Amino acid sequence: MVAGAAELIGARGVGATSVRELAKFTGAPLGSTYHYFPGGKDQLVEEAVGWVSGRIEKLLSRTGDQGALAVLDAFIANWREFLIASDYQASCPVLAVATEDTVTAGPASAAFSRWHDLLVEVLRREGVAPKRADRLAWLIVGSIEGAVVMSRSQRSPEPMEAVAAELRGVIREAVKA
Amino acid sequence: MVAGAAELIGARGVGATSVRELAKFTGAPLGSTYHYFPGGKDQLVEEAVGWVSGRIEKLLSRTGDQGALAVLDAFIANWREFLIASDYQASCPVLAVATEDTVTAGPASAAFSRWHDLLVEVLRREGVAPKRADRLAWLIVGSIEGAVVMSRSQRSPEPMEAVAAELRGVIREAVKA
DNA sequence: GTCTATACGAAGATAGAC
DNA sequence: GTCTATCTTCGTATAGAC
Repeated sequence: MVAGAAELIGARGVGATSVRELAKFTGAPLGSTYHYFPGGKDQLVEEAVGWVSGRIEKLLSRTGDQGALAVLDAFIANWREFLIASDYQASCPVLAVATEDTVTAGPASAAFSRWHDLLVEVLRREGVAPKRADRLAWLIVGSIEGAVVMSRSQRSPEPMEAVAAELRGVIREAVKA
Repeated sequence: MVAGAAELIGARGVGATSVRELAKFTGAPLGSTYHYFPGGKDQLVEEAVGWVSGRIEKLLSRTGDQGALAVLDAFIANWREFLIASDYQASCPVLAVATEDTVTAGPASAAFSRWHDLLVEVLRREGVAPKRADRLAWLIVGSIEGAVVMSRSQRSPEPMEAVAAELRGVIREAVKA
């Protein structure tokens, strides 16, 4: 159900995702939703953000040993698949929450921060200077999130792949320097 | 009123911005809104996107002669001011529409595309190779949009400035190459 | 042309039958 | 514990008095 919430929120945004629809979407009755999620919609949104964030963090620690380029490739491949499989309906639920909501913005903010910090670690392990790693990590997180929206909006993998190509260049240069 | 719509949509998203609130926000009665915007909320959203897009395009053509770095600086300065002045409530309405809505996604998609094309022109005038200019333009548009969300989310100009610093490096390198 | 009052549906949430 | 029926509030949109 949390996964369903993440999917719907990513695709249509928080405001456009009603608890009713979500219940129908996941096959659960409306009442049960409030039994399992007494906090209502806010709790559901929060758990969806946490769930996605956890998955991203797993991906980061799984590929982190192989360096920042491997992380980037894993992200891009993942998003490419998601976007195409959903016919360009999917998007990042964390970004959606961060853009829309103000109540549950805390967890979204924390998620971005965690992703950034994990990326900084990866970059520093590859010898990138601390200050540079900090800046580069924000570029990577920010531009991938932005690129997902661009690609979804253009209904084409091209923007995302363009961003990936440029990021690869920057990462290679930063690691070498 | 269109400006107010853009502001509210940027801050709270499309779904969370009701026509009622917007009328109150701009001081207009609810009925008048439907007199001037017979298309209702959809028309309002669409015009807000068009209005913002026009402003961005103006900024692009005004600073474009001075090169991509000047464009970047203008954007960052603009967003910095907006974010701080709004106590990190502001965000890009076009991104909000592109993330949330499906009906009015067309104009948002067109806006991104136009910004990209204008940036490609600027880059090519500075001698950047066509293919590279295309990719780099997507990186710039995507990462600035992403960076605005990151900075808003972190309630700090830092992510945006980090992205700007990295972009400056990439642009300088691309122009030189 | 401007605005108030209202229609109608859908939202979040809950009470209470099973 | 599960689910249906319902309460209240707020959404978009409009009708019709000025």
